[in-house]
Amino acid sequence: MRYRRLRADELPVETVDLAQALIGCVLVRDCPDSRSAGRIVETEAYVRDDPASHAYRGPSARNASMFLGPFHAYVYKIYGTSLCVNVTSETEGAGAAVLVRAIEPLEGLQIMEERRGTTRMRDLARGPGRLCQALDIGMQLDGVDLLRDKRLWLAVPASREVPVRRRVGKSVRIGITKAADRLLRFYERGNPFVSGPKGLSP
DNA sequence: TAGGCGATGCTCT
DNA sequence: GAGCATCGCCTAG
Repeated sequence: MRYRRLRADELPVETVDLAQALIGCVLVRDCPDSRSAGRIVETEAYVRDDPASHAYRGPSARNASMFLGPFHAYVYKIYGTSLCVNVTSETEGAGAAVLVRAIEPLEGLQIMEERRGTTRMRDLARGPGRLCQALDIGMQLDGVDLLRDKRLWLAVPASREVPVRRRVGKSVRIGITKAADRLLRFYERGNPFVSGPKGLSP
């Protein structure tokens, strides 16, 4: 399958708009010998002045890349074992980002199965930690420009001019305790590759 | 199949 | 020393 890089003028910089616009876009991971890619089906917005956001208390060694300009990767380790990947938003210094929570595998299924240690399609990249493992996203990709980098980049299928807007549902965010009532999670309705409890993704 | 819970190690107080 | 933007295993039904 062929993909076309997204351009900055095709994506909104405002965090909530970006979280919704990324649904249906493709995340491509190129390694020397392989390509793996999937459609983004679930995101969460971490906005400015958001108590649940890693940027809430200001810049630190861990969250530094969250303060880069828009469309950079913020990769961090959580619970000691899992990695998560975000797309930064707003402007340089704002400290806002969109967490990519799940993708629908499109290409490189075999290498994703090897990285994940399962052949169960639905479990390959459902959840932020799983998708990082499936795409071999590590800390070396923290801070890369997702519109220009050769290893990890945002795309649309080459046959399409503009990302197709899918039916996007919204809910509270998963796994947080602060600002837990805000409807800042977005997902493609009815898609089986969306993570989280069923009640949150009707 | 759905829900509960322990592992796990880093970050920040 | 507490608190995680999670995962996979185990159990119950």
